[in-house]
Amino acid sequence: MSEHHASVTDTAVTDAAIPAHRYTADLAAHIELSWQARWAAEGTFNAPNPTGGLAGDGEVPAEKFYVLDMFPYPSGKGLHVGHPLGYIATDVVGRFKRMTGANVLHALSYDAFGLPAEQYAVQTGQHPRITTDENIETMRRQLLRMGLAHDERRSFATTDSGYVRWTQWIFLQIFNSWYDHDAPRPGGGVGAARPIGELVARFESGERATGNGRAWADLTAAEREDVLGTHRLAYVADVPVNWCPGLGTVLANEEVTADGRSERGNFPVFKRNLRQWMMRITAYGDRLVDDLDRLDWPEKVKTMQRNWIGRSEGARVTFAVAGGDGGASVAATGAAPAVAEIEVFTTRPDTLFGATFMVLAPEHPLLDAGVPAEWPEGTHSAWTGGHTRPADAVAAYRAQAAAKTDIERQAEGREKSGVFTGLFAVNPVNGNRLPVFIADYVLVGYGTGAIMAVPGGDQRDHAFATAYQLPIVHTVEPPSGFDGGAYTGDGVTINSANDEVSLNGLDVAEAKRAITAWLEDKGVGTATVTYRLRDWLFSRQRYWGEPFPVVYDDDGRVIALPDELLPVELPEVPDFSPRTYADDDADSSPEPPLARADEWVNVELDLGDGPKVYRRDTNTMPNWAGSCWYELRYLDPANTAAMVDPEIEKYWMGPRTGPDGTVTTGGADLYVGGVEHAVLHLLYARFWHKVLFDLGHISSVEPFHKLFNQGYIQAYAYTDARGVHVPAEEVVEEVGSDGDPVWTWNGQVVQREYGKMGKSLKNMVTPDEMYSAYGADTFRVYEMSMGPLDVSRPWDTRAVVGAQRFLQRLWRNAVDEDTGELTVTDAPADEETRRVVARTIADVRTEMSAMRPNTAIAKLIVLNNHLTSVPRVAREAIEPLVLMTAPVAPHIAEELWARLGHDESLTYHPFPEPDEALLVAETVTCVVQVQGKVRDRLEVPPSIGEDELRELALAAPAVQRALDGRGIRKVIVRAPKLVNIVPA
RNA sequence: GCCCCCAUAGCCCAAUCGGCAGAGGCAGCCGACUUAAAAUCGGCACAGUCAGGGUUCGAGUCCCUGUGGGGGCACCA
Repeated sequence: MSEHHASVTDTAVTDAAIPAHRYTADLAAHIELSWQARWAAEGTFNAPNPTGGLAGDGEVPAEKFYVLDMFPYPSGKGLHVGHPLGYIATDVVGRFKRMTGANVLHALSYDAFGLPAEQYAVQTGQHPRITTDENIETMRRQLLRMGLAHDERRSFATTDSGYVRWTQWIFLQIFNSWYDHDAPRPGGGVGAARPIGELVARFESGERATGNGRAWADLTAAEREDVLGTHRLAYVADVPVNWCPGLGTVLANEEVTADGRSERGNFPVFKRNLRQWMMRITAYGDRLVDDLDRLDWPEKVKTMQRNWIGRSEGARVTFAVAGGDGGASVAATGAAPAVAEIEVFTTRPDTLFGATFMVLAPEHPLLDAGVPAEWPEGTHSAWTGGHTRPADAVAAYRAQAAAKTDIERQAEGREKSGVFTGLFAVNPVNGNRLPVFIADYVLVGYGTGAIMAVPGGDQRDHAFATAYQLPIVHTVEPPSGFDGGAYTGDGVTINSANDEVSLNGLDVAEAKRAITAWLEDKGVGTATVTYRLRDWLFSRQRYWGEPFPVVYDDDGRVIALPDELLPVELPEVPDFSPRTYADDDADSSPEPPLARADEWVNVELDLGDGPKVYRRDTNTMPNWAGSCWYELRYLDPANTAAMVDPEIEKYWMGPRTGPDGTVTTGGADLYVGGVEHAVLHLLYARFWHKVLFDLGHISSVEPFHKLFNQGYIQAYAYTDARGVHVPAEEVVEEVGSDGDPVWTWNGQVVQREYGKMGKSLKNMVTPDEMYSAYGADTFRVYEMSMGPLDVSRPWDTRAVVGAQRFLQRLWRNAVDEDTGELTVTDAPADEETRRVVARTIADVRTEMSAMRPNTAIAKLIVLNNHLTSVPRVAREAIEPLVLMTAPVAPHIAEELWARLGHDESLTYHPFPEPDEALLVAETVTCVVQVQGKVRDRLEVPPSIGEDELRELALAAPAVQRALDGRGIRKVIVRAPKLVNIVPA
């Protein structure tokens, strides 16, 4: 029907008709490239440090602003227009801050270890370093073209050996530390990481017991290291880990989805006991929660971190185990249970009187000691699982639970299963004998792996009690109309008293306090805190990561390498892949690629005992390692003597005292990135930062003071009748006969869907396409004007022209399109223009300060449009406009600024200040309402008094008409803008 | 299942302490320029704020209930 490809000749004609000096994509490109060259040549965005190699000529400005983007991974897939959104936003903020006088630190580096490059290497045999370097180069070029004001001297990659060296150094700092819960902390508080030597000294002196019953002096070196390993903040341990055969590596808990699969690749994950590196992040659980209160972060992210750490306060309570019933002998082996007590953790000690049974996790060690030989008299048939002896029932249930993966345990939903162990525990508050069950709804890794079950107050316990016909006692009075089941809400405590203590009549909080005090007094319980957070699994069976800077001695003892042997570089290997297995091969074991580099693994060193052959660690650090401290390296990227000079860290990130006397945590002033890093990266980086703080290397308590999550740019995609994606840019939108939009591609109707932008959906738009069609400034203005930074929204290439028109109009307000001559006059602007300028300056300052570039741009457009209507644009009007446009569209602003006769870059020119006198309007429109409805408007002076305004309003004819003779009950006056008259 | 966020014009989005629903952009329509079209320029129109209830002199804004969309957590004792 219509011709789609008739535009080639049209374009030629169009080109010929365009004035020679119009702000087109070609002119924009010319301007942009020349300014980028000049910025680079002059080092315009180099931010001086207070000292060291990057120091400037004089004193550093007192006001500083450290703006930070989340570390990009240099993907080989190429950027689409969604990727730079955050980078443009930080650039705009940074440029604005420079113009308000701050020393702005802004740079970009690359998180370059990781799987994509390694997987590419596995497929092609090309070394991941080559792939990585190429990708970085491509990405750097694409981003530079956007005109980002980065200090290029501060750019690095985590794979640089100069960076790896300090990553390994920090690892050793953590390895060589322990958490002393009694150590005073700089800046207040108790509990800090301390050098492991202080702990060794306490063991040596006998001040502290080794924990294994033997004196320090009697231990071998390997035994000593075993003891220290239980205290080190980085340690090797046999731990149940998430083994992913499909990836050939273990994963951190955080990298496993709720349904037990790998977050990346979606392979099944199995629990296995393996010897791995761990980070004792749990030692920092409290501080990681508490310090959130001092951070300027989105509440949502704080909540996610709080949930992840999962601090719950409650009590540990000890229950005595009563053994079998009626003289039944204990255990098939005849041995008495090694553990004659069960310790539980509960957040609801107030419900102790409602405990009617106990549940142990299937893996609970008490069961290893044996169970009664026979079922006690009166054992309910449903409790036995059909077995004739408790030992059989327990063994069968344990085997069944062990065979299940996490997926399967959860796939069975809420169906509670378990068996009786034949054991009874004694409730310390009332002496009741409670049958002890094992059930897989109790997890071995949380709390003590054992619970007291209160079916009256816990839904899970209630479900179990119902299934196994166990008694249910309510200890909190449920509200009237309660439909049975477990009542978990607040209320008055009932059924809870013994000879010494009564909780009856107390509310839940009071009851908790009362019973905890009683338990502590009797020595059967203590108030305690537990965390959902586990220690962080820190080794991966991968090639492309930082090697561990340690070696192992013959006796298996781990030895930290001395500083001068850092960095430990990766060896060349013939094959980059770990051994992978069938997805579901749970019995397989990790075999990292480094294990095959024999010459590297077995290394002769003199570590003080003469030359000896040691064995290197064949694991590598996880991808998170490099991103745990990069914010510190930007400050002092070339330092070879320290990871960062303390004086430099103090200047850029140190705590500041606010006007109200509160001291901040310090950290980067603004950190922008996606919310997907809310838990993992942000928690790990905070942990490392705090360790470094404790050890005195840095002055800031937190790495990121203000966090901002930008939204995502998404896009429409279209599928044809077969469900195949068609090129989105070729889809035509029309309004159908029913008024709803209809989308067609090559004449056939297609369906629209909304989501990510990407090659596979055929809806990808790249920055390069935007540069060539519109120029970088237009692209930047469009991205910033689409909406608030924290909201996700659809990309619409057709709408980009609006941003281009704004810049074209700005250009035309200063430059003649035909001659290229400056058209600006030095004569004063008219009164109205001066008022619009002043108003715009005030508004733009407000919007920019609040990180709302979208509304700031709207104000700039208003001023710009106003200037198109005046006969001759005045310098005093266009100059502020150009300066204010500079943060979002820096190239065109620089060009116009230069054409206006300025030699210096406007980068450090002060942002315009409004003339306060012009901000006061001569008259204000006062709205006169009758019963909330607008009936009239009055032009009044802004200074008008309430009484005068009331009289004026009441006298207004429209008001009299609306009142229609009714009396007046009340008049609300909000001078000078509003009067509301309430009739009787 | 529990918790959090969002919903304003055909579309993207503004609206300060509760005070005239509209700043800006896209698309649309009319006009100017043009042989014509595109581009450009000038102008115009368009919703009563997801639904229902409440508080108030006055609600997009505060409260409650529901609908739709997005996100987090999910046997965590």
